[in-house]
Amino acid sequence: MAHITTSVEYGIHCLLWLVGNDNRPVSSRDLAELQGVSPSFLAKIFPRLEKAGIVKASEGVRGGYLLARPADRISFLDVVDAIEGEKPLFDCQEVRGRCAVFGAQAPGWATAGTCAIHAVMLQAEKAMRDTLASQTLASVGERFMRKAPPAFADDVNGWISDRVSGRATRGGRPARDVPD
Amino acid sequence: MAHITTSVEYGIHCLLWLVGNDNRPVSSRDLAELQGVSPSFLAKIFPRLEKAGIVKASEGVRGGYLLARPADRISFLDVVDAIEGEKPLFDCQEVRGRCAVFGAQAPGWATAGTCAIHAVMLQAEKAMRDTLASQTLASVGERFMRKAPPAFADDVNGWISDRVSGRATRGGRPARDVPD
DNA sequence: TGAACGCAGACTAATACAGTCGGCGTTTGC
DNA sequence: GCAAACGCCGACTGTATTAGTCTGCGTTCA
Ligand code: FES
Ligand code: FES
Repeated sequence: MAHITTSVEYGIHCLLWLVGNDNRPVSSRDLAELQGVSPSFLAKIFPRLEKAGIVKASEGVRGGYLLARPADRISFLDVVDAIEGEKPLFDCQEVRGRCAVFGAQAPGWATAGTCAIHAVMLQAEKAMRDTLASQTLASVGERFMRKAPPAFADDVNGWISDRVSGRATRGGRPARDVPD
Repeated sequence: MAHITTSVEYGIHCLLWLVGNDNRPVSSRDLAELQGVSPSFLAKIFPRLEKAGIVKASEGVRGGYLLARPADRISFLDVVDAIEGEKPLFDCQEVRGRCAVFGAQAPGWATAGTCAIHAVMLQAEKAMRDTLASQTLASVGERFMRKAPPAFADDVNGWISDRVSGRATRGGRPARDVPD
């Protein structure tokens, strides 16, 4: 896990909108437009969340994504690992074994176990991962919504419903540009 | 601070050899050969440590580097920041302000303060930095040497002394290959 | 004076990240 | 049955970063 990427920011922001949405799948395109980010890019992120068992996908028209488990059992660490893959914070090149006083072959004691320096990095990585694991979509979502006026969540839900029904029930409202 | 790089591994490994070396500057070239890494590359790392006040440089022939302060007051965090510059673990793109229900201008409450998601990332970064700050060259160097046989530190010091005097007092012993 | 130093900057190759595009299989509404 | 709205996959582009090299300059010391 090196450098938490923009994909994670997009992903978590999307997932927060899915909290509490148990029976209406939302498409990645709608989530993208809701947040003003690239639909193509978001479309690359969600399959990873699906493979990790964080969201469930339903295919076909009016398909989309739902959370696969309750929001209080989805941690930030789950999402980060799902999107970025488990890349280490630090990858050791084993320089300790190349010390010139060893000659060609380093003695066993020099390369046994984990290098003391590497150990510190692993400890730092663990501290970071523990922090991420301690935060769930539910807890952060609650904190996220506390700043917004009470009507905001309804506004967003309404926007999503408009989006879906606007396309599927009437053929109109192309929602792209090209108004004429 | 994103992804702790190879430069940091090289840098800290070098600095550990400087612990306890108070009056004999060691050149970056010697440190490079001692550890079997690229001299040119190491030569790019040390000026950063010097600018950060971690090592002191002495120029001219038989010059080199010394620790600028006691090893128990040089933390891993100091070294990482000196070498990599303070790059954030996560850089927020402020997607929260682009929500479609806001229209063109996001309301003040939406962009005030730190995004709840961003806050978690900052917290995780702080946990990592705190861990790095808690470890010093002295503590890790001690742990590092505990694995080695007692004669090892002397062997290394001898190797360095040979390196210096071999070049400067006699012109011989090129220490490269080309033995004949 | 020249070799051994530190220091700065230009340069390269490889990799990763953000973002796009086109094609394919599935489902639904008409 | 067809087309549109979905998810999913792989190939592709441009830019930034990383590891590593090379050249040149100023300083010190034998
Ligand atoms: S050998 Fe990789 S950190 Fe020490
Ligand atoms: S806007 Fe960047 S993390 Fe929420």
